[in-house]
Amino acid sequence: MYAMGQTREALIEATKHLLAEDGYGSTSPRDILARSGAGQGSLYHHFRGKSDLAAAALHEVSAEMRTAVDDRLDAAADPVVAVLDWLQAPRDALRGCRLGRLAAEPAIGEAVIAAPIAAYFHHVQGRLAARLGEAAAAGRLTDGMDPGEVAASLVAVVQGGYVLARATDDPAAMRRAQAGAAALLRACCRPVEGDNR
Amino acid sequence: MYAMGQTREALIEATKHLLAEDGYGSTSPRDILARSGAGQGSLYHHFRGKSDLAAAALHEVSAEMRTAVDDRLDAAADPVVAVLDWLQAPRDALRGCRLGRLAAEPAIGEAVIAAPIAAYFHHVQGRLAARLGEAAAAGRLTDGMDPGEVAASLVAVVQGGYVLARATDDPAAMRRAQAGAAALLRACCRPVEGDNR
DNA sequence: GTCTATAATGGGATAGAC
DNA sequence: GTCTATCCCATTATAGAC
Repeated sequence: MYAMGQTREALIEATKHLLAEDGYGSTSPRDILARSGAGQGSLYHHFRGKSDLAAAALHEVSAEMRTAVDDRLDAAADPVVAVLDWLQAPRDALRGCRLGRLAAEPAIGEAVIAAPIAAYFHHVQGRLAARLGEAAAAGRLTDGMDPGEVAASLVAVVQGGYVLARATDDPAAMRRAQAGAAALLRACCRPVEGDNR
Repeated sequence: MYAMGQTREALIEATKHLLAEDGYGSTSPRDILARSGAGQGSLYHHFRGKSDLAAAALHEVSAEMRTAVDDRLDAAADPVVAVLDWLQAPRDALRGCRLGRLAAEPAIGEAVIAAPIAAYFHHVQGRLAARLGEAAAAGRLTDGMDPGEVAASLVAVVQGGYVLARATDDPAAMRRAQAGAAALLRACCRPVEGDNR
């Protein structure tokens, strides 16, 4: 039959949406089956259980988000512009980060769940550090600034922005955190593109 | 009413510890009763239910953490030193913030749970903004920098540091985020004589 | 491969004796 | 106020027909 893998894909797709909306602990096999339209046995035919299915879904989400980061960070030739662009991108603050929100859950202790999430954070920190390194090499960064540490702080600002927005039920909290970090970063970067010898 | 509070206090104390360790969704009334040593009916005698008890526990945690913030931010006369001191305080990164970690849970939608958490974040942002405002008034902050936005970004760095540390199972992720933010902040503040924090 | 039926466990709350 | 006993329901997973 041509429709091979149809049910499996439907299960993964439903899981991706439910994990984004409710997190891991609050997403039950029943919810997944209802949303995907699959029958009871199908989940356990295609996957070992809930965590195995969630791992498959998170693997896809992680890949999507790494691609999105690459697209944004490669869009501008100027590294400082690219980093500021990534930092200030609009984000659905009240929904939370599809991967980062799982860090608070006990399920992060399961290696199969943690792996795709950690892969994303390592990737985004590495890519930011690389572009900040370009800026540093061009003498555009204040002396003594470590690109890896600055990258970590910027990723943290975004993840913390989600936390603040959800905790105070206010999407503007994310925008304030982004704006503050952008101002700090601008203050320690030379603003002009080009040769600074 | 005399002799009041022994069992009630034990229930709240047990709940504070369990919320810090496991979050809200994974803390069950059974766990609370086992840890507190109270019998089954006591929880529902003293509280309306799980969320009511959790609210009481979070109210206490929020007050404790606001006091801790005040102590740190008032310790140094110099506002920039005080803010850097707060930012770089050692934190138990893998355990997560006792309040911030709940922001990712569905329970944050319940007003009684969200209120003490939001109160903490509003407090710490307000106190940081006040001290950064002192620095700005003294001409110690780069022009055009908004104290409220910088405060939001610093709180976000800490919350995001917890997320990164847990997601990558690496406490050093928190320290890198803190160090990066401290470097950014120092770069936009006029140097403090005799102090290298 | 997919379905219906159902088991086993634990979460959250209540009843009522003492 | 505190205890024991119990209820109802959701979660996660399995069994076995088709």
